[in-house]
Amino acid sequence: MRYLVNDKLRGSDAVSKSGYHHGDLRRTIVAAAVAAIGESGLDGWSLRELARRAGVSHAAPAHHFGDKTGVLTAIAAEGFTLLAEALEAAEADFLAAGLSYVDFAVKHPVHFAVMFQPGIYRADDEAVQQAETRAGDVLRLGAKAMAAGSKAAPEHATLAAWSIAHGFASLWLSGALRVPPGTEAVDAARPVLHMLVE
Amino acid sequence: MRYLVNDKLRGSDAVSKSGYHHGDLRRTIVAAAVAAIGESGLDGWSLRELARRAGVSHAAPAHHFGDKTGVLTAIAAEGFTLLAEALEAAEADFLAAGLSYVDFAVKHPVHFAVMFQPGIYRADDEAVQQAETRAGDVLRLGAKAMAAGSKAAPEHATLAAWSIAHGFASLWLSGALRVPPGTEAVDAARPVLHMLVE
DNA sequence: TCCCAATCTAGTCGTTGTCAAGTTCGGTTT
DNA sequence: AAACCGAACTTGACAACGACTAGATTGGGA
Repeated sequence: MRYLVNDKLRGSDAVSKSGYHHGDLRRTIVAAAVAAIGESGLDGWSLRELARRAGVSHAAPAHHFGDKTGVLTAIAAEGFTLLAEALEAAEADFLAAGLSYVDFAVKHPVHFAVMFQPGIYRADDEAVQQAETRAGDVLRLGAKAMAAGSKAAPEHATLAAWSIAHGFASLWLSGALRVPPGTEAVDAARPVLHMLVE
Repeated sequence: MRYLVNDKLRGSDAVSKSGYHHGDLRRTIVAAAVAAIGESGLDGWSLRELARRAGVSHAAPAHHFGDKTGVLTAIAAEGFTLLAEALEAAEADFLAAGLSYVDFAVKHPVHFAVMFQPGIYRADDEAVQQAETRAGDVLRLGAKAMAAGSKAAPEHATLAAWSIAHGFASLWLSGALRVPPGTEAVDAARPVLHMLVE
């Protein structure tokens, strides 16, 4: 297996020979897209810019992703997988799961923003659907634990739990909350989530 | 010169008779932008398309808004004003305010999406700031009513109320919720919000 | 009546997404 | 070992876009 980082080999004659195939373009592009979106917002990036960063031609990304939407679809799929993993680690405890949800959103704000932005990616994509239902299953499982201690309907409890965690995370990321500087999102979320479970 | 005027504006408002001066371009552009975003998503529109719809030259919108961000800023300001009005009608009742919040998001999904998307508009715009604090004040007032009946800290109650309403609205709009078809958002939200106040 | 500032047009530049067609390479078959 | 196949990537082209500039037009106030 040949790993070729273009910038490092620049200047050698081997570039023209081995530089044709990047080797790991797909992952490189996704990572670059996440970074670019993090810096400049959801539409502050271009396929050509990603290509430039990766040191490939301007049309190379389209080969792997079809179009711009394809890159966002890949990010969404990655996001739902990461979320599922985070929630699975918290097991069937609402407070822990809720904090994990917030923690995921804060640590992967770009993924989070893409995932819940309807229409900007292909929600019917196979990889997305798979990761999405996986995350959804863990979510429902976690909220069921909370509903057990309550006399409310489980589906209402699930929705309430999901809503409050999702809402807090969204508001936090949007910058709408005015909290003391230096506050960690998870610490700020704890008492808020606690209001739901009593 | 072309003489093209929107039918909507033709009847009621006073519109200039000349083809050169549109007469109400600013409002027309904002409305067209909201419609276009509703159809094709947050970046599925262009200034030139809005200009074409309004029957003016491709650079006319830039005169009123400076750039594309200016249009989004106007939408955000309008959104916060609409939200403030909706919340003010609900007065100091948490459940009613929460339902109004959800109702606003469902009825004005484009405004809602823009408002809480950090970075895509000028959050430091004067009109935005003004409308934003106005909406925020009503919100804090409504949540204070809920906190009165509880023994929790008022700021936690405010955050929890805001989070659960905002989270439900966001999830609903993102299409992530799987509810029976034909369900109204407000009806689905009622039992969920009820879980916070007991 | 005249004049000026707001409004809108016209033209241009650099950039973008996407498409079609060509090139190169690793791996597999023959 | 030689031919070759398909995937990975390049090259070139095109229409559309945002942004900018300079100029044309208009209506309201002096």
